[in-house]
Amino acid sequence: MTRYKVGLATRARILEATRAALAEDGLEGATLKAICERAGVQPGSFYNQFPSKDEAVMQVVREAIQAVDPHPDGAGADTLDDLVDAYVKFVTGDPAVARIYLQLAVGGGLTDARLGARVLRHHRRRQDRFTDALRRACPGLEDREARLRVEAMLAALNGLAFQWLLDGEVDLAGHARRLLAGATSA
Amino acid sequence: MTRYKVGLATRARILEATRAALAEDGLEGATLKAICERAGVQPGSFYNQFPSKDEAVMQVVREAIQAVDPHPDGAGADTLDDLVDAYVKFVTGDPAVARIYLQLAVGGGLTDARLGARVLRHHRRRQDRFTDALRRACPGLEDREARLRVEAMLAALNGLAFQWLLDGEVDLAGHARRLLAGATSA
DNA sequence: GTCTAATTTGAGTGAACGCTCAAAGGCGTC
DNA sequence: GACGCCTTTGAGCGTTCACTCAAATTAGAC
Repeated sequence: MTRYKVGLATRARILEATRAALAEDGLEGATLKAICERAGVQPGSFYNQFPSKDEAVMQVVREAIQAVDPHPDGAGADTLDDLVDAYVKFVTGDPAVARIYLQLAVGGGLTDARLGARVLRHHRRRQDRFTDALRRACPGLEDREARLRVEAMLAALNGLAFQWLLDGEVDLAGHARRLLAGATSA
Repeated sequence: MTRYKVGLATRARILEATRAALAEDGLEGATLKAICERAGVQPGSFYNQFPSKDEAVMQVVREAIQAVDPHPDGAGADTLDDLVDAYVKFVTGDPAVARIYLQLAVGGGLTDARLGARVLRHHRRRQDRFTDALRRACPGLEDREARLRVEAMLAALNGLAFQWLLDGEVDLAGHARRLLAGATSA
């Protein structure tokens, strides 16, 4: 099982095809047929590399989720600006994957519920990192207030991301700056 | 075509079944079979009342969308409080339909793209009404600034609604109050 | 009661889906 | 070069989906 170079190459091609299919046609358009055609591979070959279609999709989204964090492992190094900036870059830089990420969060999606849980877990962790950064920026802020502000700010960022994905007429970066200013002042 | 009482009754039963199916099983669980079983009706009967499955779903969502607005036709009567309150009530009162509403907005959904357009159009109209209400509450506010604030507030509300639907641990009403205070002051 | 047309039935269509598997082929080791 | 196992093929499986239609039934006007 995946010991030859050709196998690894095929696996990579399939993942790339999955990414492209998700990006162009969304979650519902990323059928097995579409993925296989893009990858230049037959279904049997796909299932030699992945146990199910969902597993390949999960892999792609997993990697996209990690791309949100500037320094996933470094705990407490990033400023609030860094974190917000990274999110804006994530959404604007790879809108298709961002759409999938948000789509999954809403619950419409995979047969498997595991991915939803993963998205939620990731969101919690992100919330903690934002809260830490905010408290570093405003030392006098009490914990509860910091959590509330982060909750509101992240929700607003997500909401703005949605809207930006919908019509593209929203100044995402500008709004992000205002949110940042609002959260750190007062 | 729908001239007898039985026909109208069947139509009503189908719509109610669609609503229930959407609420319990989400967009992807609301299959024709599921709807027909709930309604106690055969597929042929369904298609005597609706041209397609999507049309029935559209009807349900259309009605849900209208429920968001306290006074859909009266232009400029509601205060900002009313509007925000109505939205919070919409989400918390019928979470399943709210989830579908938001799900559709993200683009995953019906075969038909018309519904997405409808959701977007509705959102734009709602944005206008919120802006009007805000300018009435803060007469000194210039137009651009009012628009920006409303954009941010609605995005935040949507984002918070998502999160509330995900884990239910968010104080949606409390956040709504804070957003309201933030938008009208400063 | 009769007649027309709305309504209901339910088996059935074709298409799309995820996925399987036996056979054929190719990579790497010795 | 020969052998073993990884890899690829591609027809086809079973299921589910939205949807159809001829025939039977029934509501309502006269």
